[in-house]
Amino acid sequence: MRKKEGNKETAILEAAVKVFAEKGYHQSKISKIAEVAGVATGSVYLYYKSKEDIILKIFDQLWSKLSQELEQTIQRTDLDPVTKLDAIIDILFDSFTVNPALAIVFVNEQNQLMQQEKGNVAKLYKGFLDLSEKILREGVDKKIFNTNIDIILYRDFITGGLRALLHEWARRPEEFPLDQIRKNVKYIAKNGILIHHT
Amino acid sequence: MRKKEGNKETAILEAAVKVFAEKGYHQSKISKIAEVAGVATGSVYLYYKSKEDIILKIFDQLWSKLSQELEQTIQRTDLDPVTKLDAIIDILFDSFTVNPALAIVFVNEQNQLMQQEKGNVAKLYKGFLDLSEKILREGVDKKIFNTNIDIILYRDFITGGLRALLHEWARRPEEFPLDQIRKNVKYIAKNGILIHHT
Amino acid sequence: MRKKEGNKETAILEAAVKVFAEKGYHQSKISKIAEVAGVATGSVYLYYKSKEDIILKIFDQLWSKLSQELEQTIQRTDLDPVTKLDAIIDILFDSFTVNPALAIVFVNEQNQLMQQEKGNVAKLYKGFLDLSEKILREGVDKKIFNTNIDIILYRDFITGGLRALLHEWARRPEEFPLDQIRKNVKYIAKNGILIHHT
Amino acid sequence: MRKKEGNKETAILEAAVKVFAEKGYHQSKISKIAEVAGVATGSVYLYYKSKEDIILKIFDQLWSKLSQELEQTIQRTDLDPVTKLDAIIDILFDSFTVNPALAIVFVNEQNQLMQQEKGNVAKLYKGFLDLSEKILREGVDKKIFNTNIDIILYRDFITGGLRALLHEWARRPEEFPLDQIRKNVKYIAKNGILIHHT
DNA sequence: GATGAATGAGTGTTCATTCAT
DNA sequence: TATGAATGAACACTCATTCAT
Repeated sequence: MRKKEGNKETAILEAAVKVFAEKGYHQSKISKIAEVAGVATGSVYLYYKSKEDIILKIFDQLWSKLSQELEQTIQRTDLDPVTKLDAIIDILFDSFTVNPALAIVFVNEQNQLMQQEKGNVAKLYKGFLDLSEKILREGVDKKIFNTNIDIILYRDFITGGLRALLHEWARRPEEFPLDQIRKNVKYIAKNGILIHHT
Repeated sequence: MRKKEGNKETAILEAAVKVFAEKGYHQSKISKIAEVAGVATGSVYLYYKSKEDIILKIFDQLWSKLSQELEQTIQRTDLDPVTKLDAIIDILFDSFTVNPALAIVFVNEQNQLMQQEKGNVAKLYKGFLDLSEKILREGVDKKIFNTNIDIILYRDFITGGLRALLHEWARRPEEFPLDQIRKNVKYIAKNGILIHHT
Repeated sequence: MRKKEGNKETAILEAAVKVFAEKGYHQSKISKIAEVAGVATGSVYLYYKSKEDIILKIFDQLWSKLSQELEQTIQRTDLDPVTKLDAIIDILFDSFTVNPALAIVFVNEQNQLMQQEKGNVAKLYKGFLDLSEKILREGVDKKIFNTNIDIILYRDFITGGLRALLHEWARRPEEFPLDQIRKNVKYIAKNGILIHHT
Repeated sequence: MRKKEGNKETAILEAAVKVFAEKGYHQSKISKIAEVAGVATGSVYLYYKSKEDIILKIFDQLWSKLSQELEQTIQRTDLDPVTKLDAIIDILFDSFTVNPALAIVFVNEQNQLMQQEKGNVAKLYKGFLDLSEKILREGVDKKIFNTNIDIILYRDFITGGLRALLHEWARRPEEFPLDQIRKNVKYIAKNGILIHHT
């Protein structure tokens, strides 16, 4: 928020995303992040208390933002579950389109952070998944979504699939037009691979 | 005593999978791997030339084995594409069921290794995906699979979804009965979430 | 604070000379050099990129300085070859007198470094020897030095002899008064052991 | 002495000389010495109790042999001091001619071993030098050698000069014909560089 | 706040030495 | 004796973090 300081704080976070995306968290040096951010090494520690703190803030910010957006979608009464399902996908795609490096960091580092139970990553991510679950639950209740499918599993499955595609796209954006990916994902998530004769 | 007992070589690899699964590759110490394997630190270097070499061998072995199994499935003429699609899923599930830690390592480290272009990981994994593609292509040709879906994208999507579920399962096997996951995945991959009225 | 105080850089180099002189290059630990220099272990790597880099810099500095001094002597037209020959000896003695430890390092490590063709040691040393050769050549041309003697061999012989004496002196300065050594060397180099009746 | 075992013991020592000459003592691995000697790594320890023991034995053997030869020369009453001085030089040259690698090891490692006071190297070498001194002393007494020259210094000087030339020769035998070196050394040691008009 | 030189704990890797066979 | 796999102590080097300026 504050202009002057906020600039450096943000610059460091953005630099970190870039560096983490390229080298991976553990291979990234604080000095490199500082260099990319255009600040001195020591300055990083004015805004973040450790290297880990940086990546946790990245994920904090990511999932807070996505959860908030998803929340808004859920509350809309004018949309049916199918459209809301599409919306989840759109929220993720839109978010990472703006910042492909963030997609890479997400894909590469999230698991470990959750597994090591660092910071709030697991909790925040769970929050997002829970929101997704609500939408799915709503669809099931309205007999639009298949009751045979375990909603938790479906939710994780779709998120995992998305993650893989986002990663591919983020690494080679030119080979995988995002709109095509998005369209396909929406279709697959709903219909699977089989041809359904109605 | 004799080199080809292979006990120690294998013990180290298995220990590494466990340690990598628990701590992540970068946080894992060679001395810890040695300890778990029941050998001295230096002995690790009798069989592997570096820490990286260990993880690369893990992935080499993994994808070679899976590719080989998939190959056999593809060549069977008595199976239709749908059954073969199920087979891919089974192959992955069976493999990781035997060794949940391996699933975790796979999920956590594969991306980075591929991205940093270490060893043959990318090539071997591509080999596996290419085989999967064959099955999908066959289904498309036989008008069983939906032509609107981009096969490459579908393939990556499903693999990503599987990966996510395997990871969840590997971390908390008791909460996610593998058979239920397997059944759901097979269903979702084919039909998506929607109810299809035939 | 400022990089160019150079205090630390120099302190490390001087500490290294001391430690190398006492233990020999390979037995010397970076941590010991740091300790003697009064800095932290890691600080050594702020100024030198490796242990080898340190010893190479020592030799770089040594031969550059000596060559420069010798060059000045050669260019003097007021000195005859015999005096210039004495000057070579003086230059070496003066140099090592200031820093006996340096003499020891020189004697103990130079051969190996040259043989393994590390850095510029061989080149720089050759530069020094070439300058010495010029003086000898001048003496031969002026019929003052003996034509029967191969100049290259003489040059190497004298340098080797000097080296040995410097080493002895550096280890036990009190037993070998430097002035006596110097006087003897000058005499031997010119007249050998025999009594020449003129 | 014993044939079978003696072979291996000697093979190891000879291999060590070669390896030490090429890599330097500290960079030489026992496993490499064993390989060159054609024995197993562990076998080295059947004959030598440590790496250091090997190099000490090399020097033991070297100086014992040279001292013995020199002793015989000294005792000859039919030779004048000048001829005996030549003999010292011949003994050294002959010895290293047979085994140039030994010359390199001598030049590169002797100082350090003496300085660190390992084994008997210093004592044995001193024995050799003392014998040389006797010859010089004899020359002085007979008014053939110059009384102005400190014998100890002369002795060290000549030995150092020899060492340097032997090293050069051992590294590039083709460039420095040994006989020419030998002739020059003998001349320089006696007459120095100056032309003496008699 | 901002800097970047300084710190020193941490770890992959080597290799002399041992020892079961 | 002979082997060579196994050992584990040792050390160069890295880099997150601190702190004097």
